[in-house]
Amino acid sequence: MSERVRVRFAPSPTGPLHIGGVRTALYNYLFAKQHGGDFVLRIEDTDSQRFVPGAEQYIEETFKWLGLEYDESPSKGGSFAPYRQSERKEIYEQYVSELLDKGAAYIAFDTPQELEAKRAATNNFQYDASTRLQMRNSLTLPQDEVQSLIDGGTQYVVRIKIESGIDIKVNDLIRGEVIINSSVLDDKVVYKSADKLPTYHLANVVDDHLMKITHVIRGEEWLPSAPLHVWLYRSFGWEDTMPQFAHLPLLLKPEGNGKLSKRDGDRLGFPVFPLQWKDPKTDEISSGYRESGYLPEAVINFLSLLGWNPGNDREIFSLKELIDLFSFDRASKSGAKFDYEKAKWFNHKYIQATPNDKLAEMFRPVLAEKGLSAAPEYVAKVVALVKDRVSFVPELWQQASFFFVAPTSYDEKTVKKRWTAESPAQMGELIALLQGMDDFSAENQEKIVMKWIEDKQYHLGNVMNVFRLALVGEGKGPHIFDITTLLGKEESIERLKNAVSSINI
RNA sequence: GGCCCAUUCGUCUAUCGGUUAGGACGCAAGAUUUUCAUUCUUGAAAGAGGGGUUCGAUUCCCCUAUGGGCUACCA
Repeated sequence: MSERVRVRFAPSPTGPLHIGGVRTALYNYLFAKQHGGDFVLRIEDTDSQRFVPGAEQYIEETFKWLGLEYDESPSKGGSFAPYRQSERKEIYEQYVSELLDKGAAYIAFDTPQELEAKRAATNNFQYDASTRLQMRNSLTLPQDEVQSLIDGGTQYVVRIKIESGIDIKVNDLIRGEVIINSSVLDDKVVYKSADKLPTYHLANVVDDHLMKITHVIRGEEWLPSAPLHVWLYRSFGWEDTMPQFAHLPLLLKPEGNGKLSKRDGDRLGFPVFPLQWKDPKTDEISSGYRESGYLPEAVINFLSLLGWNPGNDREIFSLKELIDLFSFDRASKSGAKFDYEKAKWFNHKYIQATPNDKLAEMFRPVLAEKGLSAAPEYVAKVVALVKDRVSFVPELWQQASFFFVAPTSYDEKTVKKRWTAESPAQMGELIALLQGMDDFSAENQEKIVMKWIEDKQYHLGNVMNVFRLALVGEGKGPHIFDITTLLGKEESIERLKNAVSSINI
């Protein structure tokens, strides 16, 4: 096997990309890059009814954010262009004719209403070898009548003609050999009258063949139609160059049953979309991983482990490492429930590993939103002090706001717990102590303040917590002298004075 | 209903016939700390049920149950 590996991700632009789709794309990417192959984006817009404007741009933006670059795509082009199925109409028409000429497909005139009535009347009605001769199609109607119907503008579809009683083998890289008897398959529509476009099945097979796709890596929901696809390859005589299949297990809801869906995210309070999405019809906004403060590397890392594992206890991997390690041998067969807590943990890990200056850069827009700005060096120092307490960039604000804005109120519980009758006097002494310091380094402050507390026999915890209350406004935060050092002497003293004058008990 | 796929701690998973069934998230307890976190240590927590095959099954086979997917002129 020396042919070049080529894979494709083929979403349909019917809305925002689902996080499960992102994982499918990721596995495609990993596999392609591991083999030095091509990663192709193809837009499957053969359903004109469900087309949603903006969805295609959303898809491209998602992969740009994640850093998963396509070798060929609608925007980038490539030697197999066009990559939008709606622009490949003529190609499909040609192959539909081929199927018809070969007798591998036939024209059917049954209207959707007729079929619906048939399904309602007969339980388990299926358009197949056992029923097709009772229907209105080119198999049952005289040839001249078929022709006059077509000439007269009667709407028709093209159906694939599946012979019954043949075992169809689908060789799956994850599940092994799946055998299905053709008798359970129906004569699927391959060409629709409604929009004069092929269905997914036909377009998919034709494009994969024409684009020299070697591996079809997609979600498990496609497994039942894989035999149909094999049948189509066979009908075209392409079976010897048919791609290999790998059907990925589905991503399930974190609780209860079913496949993870759009609704779950908003209900359970986490994103199911990579990027924020605004529905063009309803203006409804769905949250995205990017806007929630996720780092693309973290998203890639946790998605990679939902359905695959390296075979050891390691969990943190760079994209480069994933490319080296990925293998279908280690892909799991069963669906994975989506664990949002674990996703958060991954992001936490990645935040910790991000250099302070880079994190500061990401935090500055959050500050700007509050109408604040600060020197990058200052923000980097602040970030260094609080980053181990957050899982997301926007959370940095909750942990570090007091570095940018002096407290205007004081947490009631902490006041009650820590502020005593002696506090104003003690803080007064502390102010004088700080004022007298020439060396305002954290080390020096600590040395002097500790000595003062010891000399006066004050209660360490109490004094320090009142100090903290004055600086932060509540009973939490990093090491006191790291705060004062960053805030500076003037500001620290100012905050102490403010606290003394505004806290009354 | 029919067809297909799956089934190890609450969740993600390791184990490719012999293990005290391992790790991670989450949870609980403890340690560290002037606070809150972080961090560290420890703990609780699993082979769906029933038949086989085998000296021996979580592991291989069958049945049942359960979960999931598909069953459109949607992808």
